[in-house]
Amino acid sequence: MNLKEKIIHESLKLFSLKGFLGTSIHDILEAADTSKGGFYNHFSSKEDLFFQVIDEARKIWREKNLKGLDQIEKPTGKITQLLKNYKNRYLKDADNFPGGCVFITLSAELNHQRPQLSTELEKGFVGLKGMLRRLLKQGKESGELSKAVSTDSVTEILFSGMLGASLSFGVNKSKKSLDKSINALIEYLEQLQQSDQYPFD
Amino acid sequence: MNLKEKIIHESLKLFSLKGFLGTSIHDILEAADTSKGGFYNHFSSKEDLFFQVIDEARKIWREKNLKGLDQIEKPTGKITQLLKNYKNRYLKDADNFPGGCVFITLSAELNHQRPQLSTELEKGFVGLKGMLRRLLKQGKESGELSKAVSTDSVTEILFSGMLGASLSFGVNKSKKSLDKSINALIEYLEQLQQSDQYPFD
DNA sequence: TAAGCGAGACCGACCGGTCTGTCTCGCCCC
DNA sequence: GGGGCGAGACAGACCGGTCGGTCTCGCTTA
Repeated sequence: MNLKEKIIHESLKLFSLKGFLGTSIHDILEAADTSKGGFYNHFSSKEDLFFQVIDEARKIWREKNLKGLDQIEKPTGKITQLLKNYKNRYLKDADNFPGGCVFITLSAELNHQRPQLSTELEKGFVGLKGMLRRLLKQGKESGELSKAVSTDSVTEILFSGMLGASLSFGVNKSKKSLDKSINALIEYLEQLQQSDQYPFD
Repeated sequence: MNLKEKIIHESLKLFSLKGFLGTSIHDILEAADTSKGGFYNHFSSKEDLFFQVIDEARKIWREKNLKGLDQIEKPTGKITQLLKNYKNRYLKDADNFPGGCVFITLSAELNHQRPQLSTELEKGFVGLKGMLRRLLKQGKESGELSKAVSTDSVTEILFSGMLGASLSFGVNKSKKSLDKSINALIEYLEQLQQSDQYPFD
């Protein structure tokens, strides 16, 4: 791993722990064992680094969360697998994200401080929500889910459940509690498949 | 409102927008229209201010979220009312929290940077989760909820759903989306009351 | 006149960013 | 093949600005 990759990797960890503004260039130099010269030789500014770190974080997110999904046929099965990946392979991935989901940390920090950076982060959330909604819609079309199930409502429960579980995990650091949160969402999704009398609309 | 109260009130707004570390003393002085002398005459440090701001935020949280709950008998009714209050009276309360729930903003920011401050924040989350669990337990005892319903699972869904909805609201600023999130939780809770065949355990 | 509140100059530490200097290569010409 | 040169990588002193916090002093009010 060359210096540039090392800086991005170490920054990713630091950002997940302390946020963007909370991480100083000095912190990064120390973690990557380099100097100002080494840093600014590869990045034009701290913001430049931000965007490259986010790119890398997205790659890791997909790698961790989407693993095995293409081998599953049923849309609801894909969602269940996504939730399991999210819990076991992503949130517990202390190597890359010792401070939990970096998108959530950064989003909470930058929302009202750096609109431009925040906008970049929002894209990912929109994407995740869209994926959930799409899969649920497919689940309805294929008959796994009752037509009476409200795609929007379930999307919201799953999406905010995922965000909340990560946030909650960051606060209490309890893997048991994280397991319970995500398992509850999986059970909730299973309920929707077994029963037809849900009056959601 | 005297200067001290004004500083606390303005800090509360700023903290909800930009976090604790992201808000400078200068920002606070400007918002409260005072000077260093005026500030340090009432607070011994920025951390001292933090604890007093959190105290005030807790008062407002209770005032907004618990309103009317003591006039409701059914435990599940209390939870529904809490969710409605949370959505309409608390999260949309831009006067006090223009940046959304201040506890979530601060918690995400301070988790891995100021453990002492973070611990103070965690108390509130533990309290909310405990309240939800207690009400669900009472709901089971009074027969509103089936004994087959898992208190822990439902607690997790409601709790992380509340956190996630707030976080999501912070990101997309959409009241419609917020309404959907919380309404989905309310509907979910209603389902648990109407049906007995939930195999949660 | 005494007390306390608030204004703002000031302090050292630290911020992101610049700039110069050094060291190590690969390449070219003799 | 050996000597010289230039480009790129990295080190770290340094810059102006901002941070949280201190201190002095004048004004207000009783």
